[in-house]
Amino acid sequence: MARAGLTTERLTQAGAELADEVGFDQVTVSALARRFDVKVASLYSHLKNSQDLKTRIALLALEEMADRAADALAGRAGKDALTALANVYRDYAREHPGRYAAAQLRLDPQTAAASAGVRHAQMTRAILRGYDLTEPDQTHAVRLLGSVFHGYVSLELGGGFSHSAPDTQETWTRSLDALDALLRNWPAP
Amino acid sequence: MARAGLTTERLTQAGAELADEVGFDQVTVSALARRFDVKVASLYSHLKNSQDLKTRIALLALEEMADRAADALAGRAGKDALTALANVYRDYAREHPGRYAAAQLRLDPQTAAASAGVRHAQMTRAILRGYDLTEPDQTHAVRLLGSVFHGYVSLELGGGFSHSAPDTQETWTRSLDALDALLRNWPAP
DNA sequence: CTGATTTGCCTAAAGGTTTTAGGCAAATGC
DNA sequence: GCATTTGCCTAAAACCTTTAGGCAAATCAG
Repeated sequence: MARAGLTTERLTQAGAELADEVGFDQVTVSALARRFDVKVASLYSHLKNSQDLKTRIALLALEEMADRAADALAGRAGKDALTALANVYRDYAREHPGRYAAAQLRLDPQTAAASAGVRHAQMTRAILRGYDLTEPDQTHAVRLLGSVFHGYVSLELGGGFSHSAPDTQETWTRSLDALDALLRNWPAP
Repeated sequence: MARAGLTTERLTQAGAELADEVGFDQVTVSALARRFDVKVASLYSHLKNSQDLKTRIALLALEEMADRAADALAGRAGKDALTALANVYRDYAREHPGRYAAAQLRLDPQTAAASAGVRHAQMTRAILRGYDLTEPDQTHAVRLLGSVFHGYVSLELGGGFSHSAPDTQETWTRSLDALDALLRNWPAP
C-alpha cells in the first residue's frame, strides 16, 4: 500500500487552501482527508485534533501576512508606509479570504504570544515613527489603526458595504488619507 | 404527554442566550433541544435547519442593537451622538458577545436588505449631520466609522489588544476624540 | 359536548464529523 | 537481512443534522 506522504506542514498548507475555497468554518478534518484521498483517522497521527488544525492554519496566515507586511514596509515611511501596510491586509484578505478568517481565530494567550501577531503590532508601531506621537498616544493609535484595518477589511469582505454608491476602492483611499491626516494632527487630550 | 410550548421566537431567544453563554459557533440545534428538554427532531417543526436558527439569532441581535442605538441617539448630536452610538456597539458586544458574533454572520442579500442592518447604516449617517460632510465623503465617513466600531469591538473582545499598557477604555475614549476631530476636519480630496 | 382536524412532540433512521484503539505493511536502521 | 519505527488502515463509539412517519394534545365545528 503506497503511502500518501502526509506531514503536519502539508496538511496545514492544504487546510489553508481548503479554507480559501470553501470558507474557514467549513474546514474539517474529514474534508482534508478526502482531499488527500486518505482515511480520516490517518490525519490524527499528524494533528492533535480539529482545533489543532484550525490553530495551525491561523498561525500560517498570520505568518504570511507578517512576511508580506515586512516586505511592503521595507524602505517606506509616513503615509507611504501606512498605505502599504493597509494594502497588505486588504489584498491578503481578498486573495485568501479563508486564511484571513483563520487569522481572526481566538488563540490562547500562550500561542498568541508566540505567533506572528506580535510582529504585526510591531510593524504598526513602526509606521507611527513617521508621525509625531509619544506614549500613550502611540499605543492608542496602534489600536485605532488595527481596528480600522481589520474592521474595514472584514466589513468589505462580508459584503457589509452596500454595493452601490461610491466604489469601495475610493472609500479605502479616502479613509487612508483621513487616517494620515489624523495621525499628523492627533488631538491633544 | 405535556407539550413544551416551543415557538420559533422562543427558540431564537433561547438560542441567543445560548450563544452568549457558550459562543455563537457552539450554538447547535441539539444543544437548544437539550435546553428545552425536548428531542432534537421536534425543533425542526419550528426551524428550517441549523442555518435558519443562526440567521434568526443574527437578525435578533441586529434588531436589539438598532433599538438600543435609536434610543441612544435620541436628542443627541455631534460628538455626543458619535460617542453614544459607539458605546452602544461596544457595550452590547460586552454584554452579549455571542449575539454580537451572530450579528456578524454573512446574510444573503435578500435577508440583509430586510434586516435591521439598514437602520444601522441610517443611524451612522444621521450622526454625520452634525458634521459638515457632503457626498461622497459622507458615505466614506459612514464606512470608516463602521469599520472603526466593528474593528475595535471585535479586536477588544477577541483579546487582540495586549492586556498591558494603557487601559482599553482609555484607548476607546481617545479614539472617539480622534474620530470627532477627524470628522470636524475631514481632509479635502 | 363530541367528533374531526390540526398541531406538536416523539421514535426511528440515515448520513456526516470527531476521536480513540489497535493492526499490518512500508520505510528505515543496524 | 532482520528488527524497529512509522504511516495509513479498519473498527467503533459519540455527537450533530435532517427527514419521515406516528400518536396524542389542542383546537375547532356543529
